[in-house]
Amino acid sequence: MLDVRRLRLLRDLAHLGTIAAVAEAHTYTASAVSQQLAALQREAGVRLLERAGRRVALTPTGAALVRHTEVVLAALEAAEATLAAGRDGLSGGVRIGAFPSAVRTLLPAALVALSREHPALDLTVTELDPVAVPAALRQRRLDVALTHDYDIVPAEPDPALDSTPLLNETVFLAVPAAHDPPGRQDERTDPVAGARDADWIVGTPGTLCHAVAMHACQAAGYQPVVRHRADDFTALLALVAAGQGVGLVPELALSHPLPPVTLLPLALRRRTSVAYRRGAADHPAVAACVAALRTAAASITADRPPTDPPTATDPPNASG
Amino acid sequence: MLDVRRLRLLRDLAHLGTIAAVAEAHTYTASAVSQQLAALQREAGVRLLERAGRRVALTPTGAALVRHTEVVLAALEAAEATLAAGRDGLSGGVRIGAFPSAVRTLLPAALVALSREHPALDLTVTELDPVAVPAALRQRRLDVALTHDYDIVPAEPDPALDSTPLLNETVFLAVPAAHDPPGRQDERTDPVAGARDADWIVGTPGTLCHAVAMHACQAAGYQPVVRHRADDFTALLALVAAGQGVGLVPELALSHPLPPVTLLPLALRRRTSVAYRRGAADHPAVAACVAALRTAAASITADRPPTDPPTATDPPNASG
DNA sequence: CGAAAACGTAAGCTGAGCTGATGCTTGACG
DNA sequence: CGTCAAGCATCAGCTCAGCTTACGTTTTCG
Repeated sequence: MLDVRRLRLLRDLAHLGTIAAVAEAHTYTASAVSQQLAALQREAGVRLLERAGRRVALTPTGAALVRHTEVVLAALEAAEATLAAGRDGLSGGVRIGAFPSAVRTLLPAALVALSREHPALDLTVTELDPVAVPAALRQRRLDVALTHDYDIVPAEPDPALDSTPLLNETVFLAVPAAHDPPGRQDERTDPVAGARDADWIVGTPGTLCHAVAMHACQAAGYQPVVRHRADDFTALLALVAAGQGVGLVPELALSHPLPPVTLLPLALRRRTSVAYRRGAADHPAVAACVAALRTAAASITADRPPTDPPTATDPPNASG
Repeated sequence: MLDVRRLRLLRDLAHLGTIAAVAEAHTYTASAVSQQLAALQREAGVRLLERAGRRVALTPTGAALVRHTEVVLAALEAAEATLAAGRDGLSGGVRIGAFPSAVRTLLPAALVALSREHPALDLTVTELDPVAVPAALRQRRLDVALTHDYDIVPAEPDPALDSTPLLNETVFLAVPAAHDPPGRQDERTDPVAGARDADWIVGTPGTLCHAVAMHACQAAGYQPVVRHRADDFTALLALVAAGQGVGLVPELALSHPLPPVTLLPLALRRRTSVAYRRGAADHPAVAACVAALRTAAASITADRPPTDPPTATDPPNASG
């Protein structure tokens, strides 16, 4: 019978790439991980790892073993979910991760509803970028995470994770209000293409916001001139209003006293969803979080009827 | 993270009923099992067991946990199957269980083919009754097992096991050849009903053969008079030929120099199949065994064309 | 070409988990 | 209704799996 603890190390190695990183994630020493993986390999009777430079890579058999491990771990997660359901009330800690704009918009209402209906729940919110969500969930540093992806930067399906969709928003190109749409104004089909010569305000490298801005420009056939870096959309809007450049803003991030900017709707859409470990969907605490977030998302979309579906000819909240 | 070793103990407790039996199956002391289950319960935070008399019973939550455990174990089995597939050649030990008549009929050809094609395989055959097959597979005392069930005694689906069908045979009521069908001869619809007043030759209690004979008579509305007990069908046929009574005989068990008996085909059918642990279907050794048994079964049915489908008016091999 | 990163091996220590002993409760049986 | 065996839980004690620490080797990068 294979040892699940060792399989978990192998699974994490597949994602983290080095034994040292696996050790850090498990608060072990690298030596311990190396020994355990060696034991797993010995027990398996097949080569699972091989050195690749100064790191180790999985053999095809090792990768296949990881795929099976995902199933095992999902089943164990589901087992723990039923245990949690067997316990009397909804209690214990739930670590929620969310991207910054969700912490401001979606999350507060959901948190209020959750702590009202389940006062025994210990909710802990951590702000983190969507790119960090999968690893955080897998390494059990989070239980539930708000995340999103874009058409042009789709999240690759992760066998270890599951999710339910929450929102599907329009993304706008924010440009200074005083000006007309920058660049060639006849390019109405794609405002991003028209912003070829504009200065850009994007997120810091490594975040999803940064990646999507880069991809959008790349799809329009150019490399953007990055003038400013701002991860906070309110800050970004303020910079745009100050004439410092243009940037991408999702609908949810539009602050209510909107600075004087013009919002050009793009074909690009942002899909927000709640993610959790596969098998945890039946965990009562996770289910409660998902339900609360769904109602919060529903009330948000109800508050802003004209924005969904987007009316390209009449951008909402656009002020002159 | 739940400990799979402990979950396995709980799963086995669900089937074996007592901690002592689980301990014996794992070659532990009862104390060790008790401690591990207590630890599992502590870790789970829910009552999983409760004393019922001088034994322990699972709570509903405990039973739910067992169901999840089956999934976990099946995934681990599948993982080991891919490891075995990753190893160079087909090698290692394969413990095959089979009911007695299969050992004589189906198995030899399959064994010959297997050891010819995969000489590195260490085949070990154990004779055992189908009722013992599920426990033997679960407790890993066997890897593959030939088993069967009947329409009137269907094998309940076991979440821990999987199987592929091999044969579907007619069951006959064997009666002495000299006599006409015993009892009221007008009851052509059901020979078993006509054998109400006959002496019966059945298997020893606890075997599936015994159970199916009892069920068949019960379905015909009576309790059979059991004169002799014989598990071996050749012995049973000899007894019938000697006029000692009647008995049920499946098609596969008909010895080739058939004693002078009359065989009355019944509506009852016996379904033979190969069983293995769920998840092990992709294990190369298991797959090879299944394939060999399938071809053996196919050649047997090809050898006896008139018997499948059965011709009720002209019982095969019936001699006067 | 030194230095850091990454992995593996050897030695030593600690706790999880086993055995064995003991006591309690339950059910069967005369 | 007393006796006995079956079955489970708890306690004490011991052993080894598995961790850390230390060190050596290989690779990559500045």
